[in-house]
Amino acid sequence: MIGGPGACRGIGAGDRVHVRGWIRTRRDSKAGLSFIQLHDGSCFDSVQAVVQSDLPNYADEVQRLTTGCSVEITGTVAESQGKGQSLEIHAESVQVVGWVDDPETYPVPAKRHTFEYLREVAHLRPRTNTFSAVARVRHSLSQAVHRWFHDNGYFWIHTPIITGSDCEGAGEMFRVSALDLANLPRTEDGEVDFSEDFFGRETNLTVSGQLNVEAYCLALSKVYTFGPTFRAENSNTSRHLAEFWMIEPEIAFADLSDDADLAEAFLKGIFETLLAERPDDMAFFRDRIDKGCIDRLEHFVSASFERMDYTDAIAALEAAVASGTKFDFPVSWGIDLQSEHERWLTEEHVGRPIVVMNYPKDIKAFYMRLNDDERTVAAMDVLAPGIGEIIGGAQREERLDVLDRRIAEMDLDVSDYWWYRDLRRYGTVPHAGFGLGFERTMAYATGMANVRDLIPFPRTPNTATF
RNA sequence: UCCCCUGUAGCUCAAUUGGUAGAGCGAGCGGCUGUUAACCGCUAGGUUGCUGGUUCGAGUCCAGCCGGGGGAGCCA
Repeated sequence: MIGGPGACRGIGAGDRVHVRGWIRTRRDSKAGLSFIQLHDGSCFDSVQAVVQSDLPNYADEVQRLTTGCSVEITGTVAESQGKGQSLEIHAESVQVVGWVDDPETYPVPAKRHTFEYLREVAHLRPRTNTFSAVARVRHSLSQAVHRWFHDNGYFWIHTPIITGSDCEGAGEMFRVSALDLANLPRTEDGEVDFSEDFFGRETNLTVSGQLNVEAYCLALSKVYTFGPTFRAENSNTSRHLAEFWMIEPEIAFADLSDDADLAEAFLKGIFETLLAERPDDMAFFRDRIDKGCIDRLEHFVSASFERMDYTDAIAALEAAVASGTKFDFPVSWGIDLQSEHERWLTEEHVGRPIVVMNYPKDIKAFYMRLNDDERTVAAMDVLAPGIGEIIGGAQREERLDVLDRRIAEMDLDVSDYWWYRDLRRYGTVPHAGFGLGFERTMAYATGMANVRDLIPFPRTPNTATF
């Protein structure tokens, strides 16, 4: 049975098995037997072992087993007399591998816990059925990401984790330094002298692999990155982490419409795989976390995305205001959409994911391609009910003169972007890509409400215990 | 960073207007002829986050600090 998904397939009554795992519960019958519920994480279900009192260590050890103890059990598979499982193991030996040293204070006994509490015992929460299901879904979805890209001709590019600071556009960054903080080298005008630092310059943890992956896109045509990303923003919400995983594909000879097509095909592909590969875990999320999660995904893979121009989205919002919908923030062309606006569009207005395209240039990044109207850029956001923005993407500005103009307009230093500009000087082509937050995608798939419960060891402001 | 909520047994929560801190689960012990997060009985378990204040009296009211959560902004 041990050995991964499907390992218990083909096992039937009469087979001898050897199982190893952790006790979830023990139930005694003084008729002279105990029932042990054992899980090893290989799938959602645990297995029941029936232990007779004539085992030599029954009184001394078996009856002292509590939730969390690790054991090895050898026995024979048999049809179960009880309800709740078709097969069970009749134990011939139960060997205790590790005791729980104080059952009274074992942090995760077999009972309901709040997710907030379990975050404080993040090293033990994978033993609960919720967090082992999250871990398996995370694995399957990760594998599905790589498989989908591979099957569609994309190459996985490992973009750097440590980046030169001045090539990034977005967000607060975590500094990477080997300098002695108690004895910082200074320049003549008193600034920290980073030329003395390990890399001879300021460096930070990456906030996006996009600029780097564009370079590989303009050589390999279809590429993506999938790795950790870091933002030192003091964001305290259920949708933000200081360390999260991001998927960033980039396609050459492509425009914004191709980009939206890619986002749609990709999301449908990985959700189809998830539904096919993790039915047991998804059934758990449906039954215990979010009734609609499976229906939502099934609908998602069969329906087309709603696509809407920013300008039309604003018109729809203005019409809603005119007919009585109340928003805290006023709506007019040129604003960045607020969370409440995005939520209304995806939850109320269309009731499913929506791609909003062609935003005003003044609220978007310098690298996004300027549209012919000179007022908007070829940017898109994919909004999903319940979590808001899960994808932000754009067609990139491939024209060097326009790119330079945009860099100047935004008061950026053109010399910082010398290699990025080279990509426009040497065989430039239209290209596009997007960033997809992996934990937000998981939140959408499982119905789990907080991204802190979708990554094994979440990093948030003031929290990096594990 | 701002706004709101919150902190009581290992965990989840009660505690009337400010008047003797309680229950369920978990744990220990006992009972129960195959149980399903079993069931029945008994027992143990508390500096009510911390510091100060008001009061005859504070879990309850006030102030500050610390922790947790939700929302906003930023974004993915």
